[in-house]
Amino acid sequence: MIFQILDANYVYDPDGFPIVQLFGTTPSGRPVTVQASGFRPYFYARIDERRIDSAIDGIREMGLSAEAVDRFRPVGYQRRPSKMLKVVAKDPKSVRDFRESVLSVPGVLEVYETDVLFKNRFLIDLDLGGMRWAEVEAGNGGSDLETAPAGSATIGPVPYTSLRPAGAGPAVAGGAEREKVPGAEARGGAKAIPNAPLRTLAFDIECLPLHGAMPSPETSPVIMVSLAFDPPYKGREDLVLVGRDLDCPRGDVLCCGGERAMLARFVEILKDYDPDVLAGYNSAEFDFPYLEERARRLNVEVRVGRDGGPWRVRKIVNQTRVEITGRIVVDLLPLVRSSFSLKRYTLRNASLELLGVEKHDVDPKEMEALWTSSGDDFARLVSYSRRDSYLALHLLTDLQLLDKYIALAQTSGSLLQDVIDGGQTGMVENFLFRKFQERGRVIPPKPDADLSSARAAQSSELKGGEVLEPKKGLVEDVLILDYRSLYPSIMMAHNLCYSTVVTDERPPSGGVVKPPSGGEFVLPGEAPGIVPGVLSDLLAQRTDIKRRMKSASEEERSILDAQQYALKILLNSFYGYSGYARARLYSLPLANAVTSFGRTNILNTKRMVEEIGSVYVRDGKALLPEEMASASGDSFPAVGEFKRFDLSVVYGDTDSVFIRLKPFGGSGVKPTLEEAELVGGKIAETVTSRLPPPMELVFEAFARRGLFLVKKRYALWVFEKVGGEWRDKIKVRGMETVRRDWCELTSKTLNRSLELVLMEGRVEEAVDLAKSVIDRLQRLDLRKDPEILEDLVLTRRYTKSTASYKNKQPHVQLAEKMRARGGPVPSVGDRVPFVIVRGRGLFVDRAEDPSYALENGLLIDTDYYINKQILPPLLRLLAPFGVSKEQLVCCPEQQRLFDLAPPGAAVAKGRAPSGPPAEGQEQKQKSLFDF
DNA sequence: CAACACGCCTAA
DNA sequence: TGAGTTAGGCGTGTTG
Repeated sequence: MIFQILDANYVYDPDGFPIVQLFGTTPSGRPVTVQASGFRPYFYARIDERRIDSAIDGIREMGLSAEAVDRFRPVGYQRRPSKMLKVVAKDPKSVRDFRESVLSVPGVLEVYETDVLFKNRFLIDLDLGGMRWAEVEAGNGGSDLETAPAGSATIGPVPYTSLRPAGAGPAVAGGAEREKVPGAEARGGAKAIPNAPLRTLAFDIECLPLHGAMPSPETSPVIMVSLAFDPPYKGREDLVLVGRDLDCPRGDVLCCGGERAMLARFVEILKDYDPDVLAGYNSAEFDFPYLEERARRLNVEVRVGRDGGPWRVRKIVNQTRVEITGRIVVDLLPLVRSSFSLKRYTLRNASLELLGVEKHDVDPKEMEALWTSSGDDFARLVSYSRRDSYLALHLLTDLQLLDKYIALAQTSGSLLQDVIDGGQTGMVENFLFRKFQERGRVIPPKPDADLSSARAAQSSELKGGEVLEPKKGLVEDVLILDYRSLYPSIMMAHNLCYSTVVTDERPPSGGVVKPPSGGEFVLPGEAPGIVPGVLSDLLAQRTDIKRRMKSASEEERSILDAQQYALKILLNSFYGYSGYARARLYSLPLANAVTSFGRTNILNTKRMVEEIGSVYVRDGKALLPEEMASASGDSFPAVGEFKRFDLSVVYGDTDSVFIRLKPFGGSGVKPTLEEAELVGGKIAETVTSRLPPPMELVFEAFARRGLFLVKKRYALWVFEKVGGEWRDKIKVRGMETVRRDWCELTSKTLNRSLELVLMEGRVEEAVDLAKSVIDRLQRLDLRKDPEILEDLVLTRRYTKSTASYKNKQPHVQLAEKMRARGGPVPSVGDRVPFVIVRGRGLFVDRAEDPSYALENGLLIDTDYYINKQILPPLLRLLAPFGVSKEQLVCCPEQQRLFDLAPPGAAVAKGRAPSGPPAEGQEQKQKSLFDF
């Protein structure tokens, strides 16, 4: 029988030995639990070779078994393995304690792999992994499972040796000996098995706020639970559970009489529907903790796990984690946060931006009245509640948010829940555990707090990428080239790895690579690195998947796309991991070697391009100067038979170069798109041929015009070939249009101006646009023009508790104001929207809640918006064309005076003259004389 | 007024 | 946020 692994844990047999439970799904989507016995927890101890016997005796006296093995230490090139003991325990929970006692045994030098969760140890050692397929030889009940009556089935306990990997997803990692034949077919011809269908339940709760305040689980009941199902549950796509008695006219509204009965019903439906995935929006921070507390108070059992256990809500520092054995718990809020750059992450805004669906809303103050009402009013409350679980479900399914996490789980071997909740570290480590094991290398435990902070202090010595100074201003005809997976390809090209870095042993031949950062790495002939090998596997798989995507159906393509994305993420994670202070495998020499090669490479690339100097295009072919010369012999072709473009690098960042093509001579003709592509391809090919494989420079796009402001800030009118056709668009990097701490009015105005300047070359129209926007602001009257408020909203992330801020920040000041008013307060991690209102004092003190400002008739500080939001970005764009501030702010005399006055001047007029003017004002006053 | 620290967000 | 990395611009407010 085969099944796809969803989750894992362990229980104990009557003798106190662990039994691993794998929770999975059969190909048809039926849940199954497989129990495996006989697998034991273990770890490694490196020992002084002269004291092996006494050390073994000492360890055996603790009731552990110990066996001498040869293993390589984690970091550093070693010619021979070290003597180690594999120490086997009975109870996984005892390993932590035995680690200390074993360390105190004379002769024991160091311990390894002492903190590997037992479920992970099991999966790693059996070459199984999250969302991968496994096969179990099940004597009874296994083969006829698919035809057995409904409900889940349990198999076993079977000996753990009767479990093995089944099939091979294209992204499932292969072993070391398959490097010769890259791609999916390489895995012993194993066929990829499509993912089993997942049953998904999304839910949302409504609580009764007291007089419009935030509900608290100590006092406010849960009044509704809405549920959305995919696939439908008993023919229904959604249900709303109601915690009061009412004649419920509709079948999809279940009136439960009271809160307790409603919660019990929720638990019943959960068990009955038996979802693989349980989702909500902000459910980890709100719904689950709330339900947990209400259930505790009302004495409702929440045993919804596939092992019969309860859900577990664990508060971690600033975060809550929810676990249900055998199921995947998904809080969509952090997923949406990490996948999309939005100004706000409320369910309302996320649904609008990502699904294009409006959310129904009920004013918290109205809730109580609606709750006790009936008829249409009550129906409104029900439909509001229903909508929220619907939106959560559709964010998950329509955006296929889970697909890439599934692919990441399959590729890395981590359980899906760990991929969703954790970061790159867990995946990289899970992956490395497997690869190091194949090569007989052990992995250290996680560094303790002291070691981590020592490393963190040290890691300021890690230098990053090189950014070239841009040639500022407008440039025409720019080629964009970049290196494909630069850091991974550097690691492969130079055999950079934990296992190749020279620490204390040197290779017999003495052959080493010396990176610009110093240090030495042995050549692949001596010892091919583990990480370079892994990267090479992953790269080959990605190339293969991208090839297969071209001929795949729509449905297949989205799965393949998730897989190639997962491979890309993983490929790029190894470098970051090596420089991460809390990594098990931290190596500053390794991380520094990678970036130092990167820096010299981009500088080299610039030099190479400029040494090439120019490229010719003749008869539909691009030629280097020497090719042109040799092709034409003594008689250089006549002008008109070829085009020549002179090359200069105008910008570059880490792995990219921007090359200007200057048509040769006064009568030089601009390149066509096709010619630009030819030239770009020629340069890429030429540079690549001079670099060690698999380093590869590729032609990415061509820009007819570009505007480079400063490092990391530029805009281009790019042309890209999509399926044989040229598509053009404006590509903006780093400028205010892509920054969320600027208002929409700025983004819109700047965006349109960029289009006018870059696509149409119409600077005057951009000037007119800016003038009209400024004029509109000067005449601003919120009562007549309330829609503009939305465009004036700035947002900033409230990153830490107020007390930890050393300086005042507008959004933090606002959060405090809101707290004092007793309304809803932004919490740490939220993006806080605000507008700047007119008044006395510092900018940071004049941030206001947009709706509060509107309701209370506060005046917008138009001077701030003109002088700080519109003018600076627009002038940065237009100044290179000789546009000055005065040209943008030209208006009736009266308003001009007003404009040039400092922010708050209107108030200053009415202020007591005795007060000393603020510093900023004094400066502005002085600058008035300049005009 | 220049130099600086802080905070935020983005590029890669 | 129980954590992939560094480079870099810019606004705000303070300091010398």
